[in-house]
Amino acid sequence: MKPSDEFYPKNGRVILHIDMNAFYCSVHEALEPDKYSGKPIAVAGSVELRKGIIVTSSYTARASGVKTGMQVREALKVCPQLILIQPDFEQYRLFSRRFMQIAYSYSPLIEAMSIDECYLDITGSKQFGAPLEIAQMLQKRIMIELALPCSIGIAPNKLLAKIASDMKKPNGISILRRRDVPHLLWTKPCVNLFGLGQRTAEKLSKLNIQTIGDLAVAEESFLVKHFGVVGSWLKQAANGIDESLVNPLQEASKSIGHTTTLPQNLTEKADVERVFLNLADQVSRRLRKQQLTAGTVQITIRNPEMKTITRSFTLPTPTENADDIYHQACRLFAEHWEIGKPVRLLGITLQNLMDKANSALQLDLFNFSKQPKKEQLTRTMDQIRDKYGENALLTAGMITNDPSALIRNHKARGTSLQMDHLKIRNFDED
DNA sequence: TCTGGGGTCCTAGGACCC
DNA sequence: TCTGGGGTCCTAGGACCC
Repeated sequence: MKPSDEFYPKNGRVILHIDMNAFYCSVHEALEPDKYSGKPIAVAGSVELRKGIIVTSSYTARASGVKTGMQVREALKVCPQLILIQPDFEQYRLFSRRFMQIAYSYSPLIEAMSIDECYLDITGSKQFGAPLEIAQMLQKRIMIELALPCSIGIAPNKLLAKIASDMKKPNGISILRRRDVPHLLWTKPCVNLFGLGQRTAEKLSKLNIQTIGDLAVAEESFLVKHFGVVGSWLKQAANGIDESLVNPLQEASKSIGHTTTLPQNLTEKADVERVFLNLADQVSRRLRKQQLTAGTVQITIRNPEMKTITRSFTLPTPTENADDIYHQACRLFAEHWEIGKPVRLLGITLQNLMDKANSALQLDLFNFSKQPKKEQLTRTMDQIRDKYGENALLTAGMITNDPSALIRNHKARGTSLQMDHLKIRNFDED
């Protein structure tokens, strides 16, 4: 028996939750330390005032009162020296894969939760040391190899690990046991429980349940009566119980979408269609990078009053083609939006995604005469853009000042990672 | 001064088929 | 003429998360 064995439970599991701190900002600091390190920086939806919302900010900026969700204008008021940065999702996805690859070297039971966090089941990782030692090694390696800070939670299940990683930021490591739940969690308001949002918290409040402790001792039948199956989950969660397993099977993305808030409200059909052309181009390119086809095209329209609707159409045969997507988007818009009604935001989301190999047969059957040539052209164009950047080739309609065109302004970077064992399909770097 | 952009999961009604 | 229940797909919206 190794000395570290005593730190592992005889029954049950040991779960880590790794949470990257101020991830987007940290990536920019890692890429350009001279420019950004230690400075008050923030990634904003856009530096334009209209879209200006703080997506995330560095800890230096937070110390001055900058908060996520704040308007850029307001943020500049509390922190005039704030440096604003446009988001670069390509880089974020790349760094995401890198830190998960480091985590993977300690256990194959890894589940990517989002771009900046993952769960790691280390129940079977005794050979690397005690859980706390593994967490320390991970944190150190991610800092040395990627220059990124992270917080790690150690717990017997995913729910508690997630809560634990949030307890000490940045660069903290926290252990949360079931027996710590009453004194650490029960005094907090319900909305602090992961998975329980504002709406549910309001409903609970009306039922006289204010804290996680109230929820923990509430009658299950009472909760089920008001919340259905969610009711049982709520009580369990409040008691720190979570049986869900770390699921390393990486499923393909279920949807790929882009939305953009326009610099001004649009009323002209031609303007709207130009935005759709750019969005269709972006979204279809990501689709092809992941070797997928889309069965459903959905558009999102938001009016100036912030009321948002979605309209979708399922295609007779799946597509990977920007043209098809563009035409469906325009058609849906024409069918469901009155001409002249102002539009604040537009989006295209592809759903019903399928492996290209699986849908190839269908495509061939329906389009055998026309398809190959078109596909060849698209493939050639994709290759040129992989090599020379997104702007190397644009069709005439895309040359515009629309912000949707700005989405594409990041040059393709020639980095490829060896991720033979860890296939995180959500991230489409290669 | 209003309120970004990327997602997932769930629900619910209607169409359609058996 | 009226009758049933089950299953799946499509569509739209909403809650929630980062």
